[in-house]
Amino acid sequence: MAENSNNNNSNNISDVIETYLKDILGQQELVQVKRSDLAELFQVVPSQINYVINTRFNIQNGYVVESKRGGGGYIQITHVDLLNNDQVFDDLIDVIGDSIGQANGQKIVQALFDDEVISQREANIMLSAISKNTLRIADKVSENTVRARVLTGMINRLRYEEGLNGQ
Amino acid sequence: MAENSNNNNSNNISDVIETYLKDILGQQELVQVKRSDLAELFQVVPSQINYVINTRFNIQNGYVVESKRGGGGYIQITHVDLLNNDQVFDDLIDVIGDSIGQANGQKIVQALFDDEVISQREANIMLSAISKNTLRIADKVSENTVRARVLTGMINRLRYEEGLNGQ
DNA sequence: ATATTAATGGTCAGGAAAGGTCAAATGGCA
DNA sequence: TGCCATTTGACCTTTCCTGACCATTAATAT
Repeated sequence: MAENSNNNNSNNISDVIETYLKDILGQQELVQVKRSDLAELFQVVPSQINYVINTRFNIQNGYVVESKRGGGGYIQITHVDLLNNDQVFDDLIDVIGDSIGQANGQKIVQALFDDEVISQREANIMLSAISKNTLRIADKVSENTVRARVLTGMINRLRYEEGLNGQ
Repeated sequence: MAENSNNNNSNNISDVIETYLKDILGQQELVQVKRSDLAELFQVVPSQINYVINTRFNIQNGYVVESKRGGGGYIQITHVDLLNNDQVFDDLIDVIGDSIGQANGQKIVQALFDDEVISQREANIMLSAISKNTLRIADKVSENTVRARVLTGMINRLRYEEGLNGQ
């Protein structure tokens, strides 16, 4: 019942594949794989590779994915450094848009922390601000709307660091 | 109210489950369980596990709970150490209550900054989170209610330091 | 050159496997 | 008795995995 299986929790293949790719990305800026090879390596159907990529390597997580079909096709994952990269900063805010759920909001904060754009304390403050629990509002639509504004506001605030001001 | 760490007058299953989990947490930082397993172990319906967690493992008691659904899902409880169990936090949260306007919210953040409890960056993040502009909600009553929860949530988060976590 | 075929990767919907929510029923105690 | 904590179960949401079918690019035949 109570297994304390250290850092790498979870028994599903998707997490294993995610870890495999991130291990590589921990040593190289970029990883390029053949979808069918990866699928065979982990004994899953090819489309599961897409699932892993879509759920764990999107821009919210700080990754950019490119690919090519046909003979000699590949999937390439690049880790983008959010620190000192205002463009990706804008992209994040773009992703947030007018509405965002808690899960996706957390991914963004996590990515900011991973790239050392924000400290752990700052990350925790931001996470608590957008958490489902604190933000719980009558209808879900407006909850996600408020969350988007709060998150966008905080991220924007990171860009300008002069004096205290409450806007 | 009464922080009874181990009131073992337990005629109810919830107390037994609580004790079981806290025993484990007395030896490990973290416990990860499968809800259905735990439910079967104690012969209760799965949702009772949620009841136990909601009533006994909340952040006020120093526990952080995270979970994942779907295949390989789990519930994970982490015990976090109190850093600043200062009366000041309780007092501030008391002042905030169920509702607070922007001006008063700013004063509280300002006070935390003045007392060097939080950095300028942290202060700015918090200010933007509770600002009237980002938080603008239809009726003012619920705006102040949400502001109170957001501010309270962030302040509570300052008490702990371990790991990133949403919730 | 152009058309055809082979080799890749992409999409999407559905089913299964968790955990979450909520309100009604039950039980204990001041 | 009346309130509050506990227990239960029906129903909901999220996450994972699979397979059928689609789209694009490279290689090859005409």
